[in-house]
Amino acid sequence: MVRVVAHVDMDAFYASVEMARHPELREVPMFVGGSPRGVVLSANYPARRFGIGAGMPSSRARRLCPQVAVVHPDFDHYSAVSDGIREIFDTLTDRVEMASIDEAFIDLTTALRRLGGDPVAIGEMLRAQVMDEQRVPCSVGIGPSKFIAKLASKQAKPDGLLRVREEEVIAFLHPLPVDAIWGVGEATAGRLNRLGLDTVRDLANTSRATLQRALGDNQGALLFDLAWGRDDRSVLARDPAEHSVGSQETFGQDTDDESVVAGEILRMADRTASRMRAQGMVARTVTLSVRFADFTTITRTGTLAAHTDRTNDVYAEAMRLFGKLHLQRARIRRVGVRMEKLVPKVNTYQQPALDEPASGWSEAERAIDKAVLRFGPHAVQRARLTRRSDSKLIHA
DNA sequence: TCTGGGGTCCTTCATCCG
DNA sequence: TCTGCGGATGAAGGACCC
Repeated sequence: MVRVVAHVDMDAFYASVEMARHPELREVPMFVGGSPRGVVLSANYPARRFGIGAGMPSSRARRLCPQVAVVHPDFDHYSAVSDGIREIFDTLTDRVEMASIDEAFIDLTTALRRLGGDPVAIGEMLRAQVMDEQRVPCSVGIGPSKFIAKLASKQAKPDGLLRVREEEVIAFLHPLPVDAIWGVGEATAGRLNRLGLDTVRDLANTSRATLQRALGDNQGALLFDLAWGRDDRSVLARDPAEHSVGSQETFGQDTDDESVVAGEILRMADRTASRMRAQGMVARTVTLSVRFADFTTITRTGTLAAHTDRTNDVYAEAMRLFGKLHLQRARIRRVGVRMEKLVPKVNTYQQPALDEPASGWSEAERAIDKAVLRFGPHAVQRARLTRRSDSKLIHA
């Protein structure tokens, strides 16, 4: 039986949300982002006419259009708007998978059987409802699989709808460049191009074995199937649980000062641990990442004896990993701390450490979390971090 | 031109163990 | 005791996505 899958993709989501609440930004070039060493997160269409696009360094965007309005991101608000959009989809069917904050797959197969009607009419209805209730434009792609629906929504942009029927898939797919395929980025496209494979048709006419030799068993086989429009991944009604949580931040200026780096690692460890506490998760695997001034990045991973959600444990392990690098005044651009393989705290036994009282830091950290939730991020801070509010950091 | 921050998944390599 | 093998696991890094 042929499935009918819709992919709904918000157009310039962050910028659209900002224009919805600040209508005066509609007619002027604007982008969301703007930290000095950051990049453009989302640009409205007037800004795009100046060549400004997502991923571009903010500094370059300002040079292209000096009068551009810059809005700092408000992720809590974007998340709330995304929840509102999801509620619209949920009224239609329970087969809704939010793929990210601004896009969703909806399996329309059963809804169509129940309600009758035409997929295109349902797609247009969804677009109208999203615009009506959240004042954000979106594009909809409809196809027999997630893969085709996603490609169709991309072609429908901005503010449009495209349906690709089962019998149209090959004609739709084969002229596209290889990097149109989800999962083929710059590196893989480069490798394929060097093999003389430029379009999806080229991929389809290459043997599965050849692609597997070039890209590895999994990716090679997947690309071969996708090139023939074969994709049976189902729309997952349940959002997948997070496997890791982390935080990273770029210094306002590169630094070789170890005390500055240590302070930043503490801030990242604290942010990461407090997010784990908020989610009721713990983990044992700590990953430290360090990006140097020349943009090379290294990561080091360590495993703790027991699961934890405590800032001190995360920080201590991250600093142990940093010490193992034996850096000698290397100029550092960014540091990050990540905790991997999260598990619910209720599923783990918390071994009390021998060298510390039964209560103390954990209680203190929970109290800090509560104060921060109520009074904001600067309500309570570790003494070590309050001493260095010298705006060394972009977001400090 | 000068490159963020949040993630996931995959491959490769090293190590351990039976 | 030594060696080889294969599976499991962990670490590191690359690629990708939004």
